[in-house]
Amino acid sequence: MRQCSDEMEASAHFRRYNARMDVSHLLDGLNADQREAVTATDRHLLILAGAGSGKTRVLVHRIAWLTQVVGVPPWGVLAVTFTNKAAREMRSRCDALMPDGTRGMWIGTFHGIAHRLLRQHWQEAGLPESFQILDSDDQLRMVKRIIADLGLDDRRFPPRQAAWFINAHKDEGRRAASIQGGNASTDPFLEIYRAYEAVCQRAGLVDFAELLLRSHELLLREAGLLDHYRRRFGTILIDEFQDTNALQYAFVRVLAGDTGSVLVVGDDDQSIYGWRGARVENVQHFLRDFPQARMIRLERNYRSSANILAAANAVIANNPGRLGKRLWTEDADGEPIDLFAAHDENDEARYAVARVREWIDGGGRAGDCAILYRSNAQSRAFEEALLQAGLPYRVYGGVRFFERAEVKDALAYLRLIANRADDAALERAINTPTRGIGARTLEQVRARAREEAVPLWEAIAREIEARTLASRARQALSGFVDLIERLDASGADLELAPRIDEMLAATGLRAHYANESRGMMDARTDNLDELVTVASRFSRSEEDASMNELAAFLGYAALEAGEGQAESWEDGIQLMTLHSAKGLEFAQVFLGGMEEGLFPAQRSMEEPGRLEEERRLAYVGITRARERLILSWAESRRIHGIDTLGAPSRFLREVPPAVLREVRPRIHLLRPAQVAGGRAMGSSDAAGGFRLGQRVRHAGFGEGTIVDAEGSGAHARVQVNFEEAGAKWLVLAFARLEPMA
DNA sequence: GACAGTCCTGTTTTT
DNA sequence: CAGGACTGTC
Repeated sequence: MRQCSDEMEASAHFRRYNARMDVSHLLDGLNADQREAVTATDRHLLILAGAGSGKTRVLVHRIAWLTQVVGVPPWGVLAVTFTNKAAREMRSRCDALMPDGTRGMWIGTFHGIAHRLLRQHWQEAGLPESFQILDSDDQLRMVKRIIADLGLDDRRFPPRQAAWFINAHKDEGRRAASIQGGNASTDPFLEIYRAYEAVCQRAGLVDFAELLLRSHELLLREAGLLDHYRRRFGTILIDEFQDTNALQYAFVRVLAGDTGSVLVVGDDDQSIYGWRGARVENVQHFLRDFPQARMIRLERNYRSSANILAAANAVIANNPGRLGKRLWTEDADGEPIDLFAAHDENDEARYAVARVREWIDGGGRAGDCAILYRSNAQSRAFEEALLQAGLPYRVYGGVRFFERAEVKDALAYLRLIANRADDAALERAINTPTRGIGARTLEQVRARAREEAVPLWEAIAREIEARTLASRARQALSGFVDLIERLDASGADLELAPRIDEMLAATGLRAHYANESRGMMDARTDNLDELVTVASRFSRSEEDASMNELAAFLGYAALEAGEGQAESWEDGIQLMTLHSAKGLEFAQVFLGGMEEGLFPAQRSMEEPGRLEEERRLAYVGITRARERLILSWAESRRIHGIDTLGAPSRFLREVPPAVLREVRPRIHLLRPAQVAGGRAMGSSDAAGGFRLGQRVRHAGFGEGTIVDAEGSGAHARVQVNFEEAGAKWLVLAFARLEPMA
């Protein structure tokens, strides 16, 4: 790296020369705005890229332009994405476009890059060389353990909330020590945070947020390192910038310093991760914090029909404080957007299936159809209907490969082999399969670990030494210790795959799961076998070559939860949540469950700012569709086992009637736009004490449920769906409605 | 220590 | 409804 600058200069000359001959292909097929973004000479750029506007294309071409024309060396480029999938795609598209390839370029997720920094500078970062990554599941167990150890009531201080507290603070860059105490309701959480930090440090464990927090601190603390990386990464590019949290933003600012050049690509209208710490404001702050940053809008959409874009534009226009952007296309209007009012979720699912059928009968591919929903629980009705219809489908989301219990059990042994201090792994492995080490024995070990502030592994050794335990327990513990030591020694010369294979046999894990399934074909033993296969295919990327193979594999398993494995999909209808649909597109999109309380979600209506995020989610959903979009809501739906009446989502009313076709109208959904003044009431801001979904009694019409509302004050009206009399609009001031329990 | 039965509580997800 | 946590029995 010492000769960096010489090489830089030489390659710059070479490339400039080269550029004159052959750069035209870098701009081929780009529109004026895209070209502008690719070739801009401004130091900092904010590309406001609407859905379907070709942002990845711009990003990749920009990288190629910089390296091939401007003369930026590949190793001077740092490109950051949010998901592994996006990182892979970016790398492969860069490789395809650039003859010299991407050697030396860092392309990865924030977490992947932070991980790499920490592996390379573990000493300066204050970590053991063998530090391991704690996934959210491990983290939760750990927090649970700590709450118990601290003697706190886990009903008053739920582990999930504690974990959330810790992560939220880390995402904002705050350590337990830097948080102001003195608040009776949060002090216990602070105490948990503090204890958690101590335990993690002792065990050499780093959670996801910690990867970033520590790398950030590392750069701030080690001036030499920071200087080195600033010199190296003169060009930083960040995708999905609207999803960055405070810490990630700080990280970028530090790394860029006063000399780096930063390009961010994002869409404030597609920010849907505020609930986990993402800050849309970063987009605005970027313009403020990076001097003379220039904003370029990509508004031309290459994906959807004009009608679909009209719907998307109209819905998102209801959000205040946007940077502003209006998608347009030269394509035809296309079909109208269909709106279906279902009786219940099964009716909705049957209709979705009918539309998929129709698509396939018309010569379309099942894989071009997606069914999207707000929450995972909604997938069931669709799955049942698809199953019944005999149509192939695939559900995204759910437990991924490296998160499966049996796989995590196996990984726990590997982690322990790599790092004896890994308490989280030890807790998991020690009695799976059961080997006579029960709760009492374990509690004693934990107590010693706590008192003497040592990892559990060390506490076990001392406990055996002290001879305070029953001999049976002592024997069991020694057996476990020997097992791990033996595996470590015997595996040292083995390749990764046979090593794991041996471990599965020696620990009894494979037998345990095989036995459990009683000879029946079992996915769990298959997964254990699959783990061996994955390991045999695993090869360290060139940057990780210096790393211990086992450590590299464990890092891979923690950061890459394993969606990549299951990519062996046939042609099938794609079922997924709106969140996981971001970044994808489909010819036909069915968006179900558009009811108040479900979408927008109940809890989102109670917190300020969240409703806007739900609307962005609707925007994301709508803009996934290329040709055909079907929206639907159900009058009644089983939620948590009970039938619940629903009202059509407010987002449906925001779609311009001109592009909408009601394929099965129910009660007046579409009303003239003059409702503008009268907001539909949320659940909390009840007009006159009435809420959507509430049961009421009317002297003349009998009993019913409030399904809609508009206006306020003396003009407030509600729509009630009466059992006998059907749907009626009533003016609250006159109707004398009686609320029911 | 293992298992069966009961209670309880429910967004969204990547790393 | 359904998965997880918890309790009680062998």
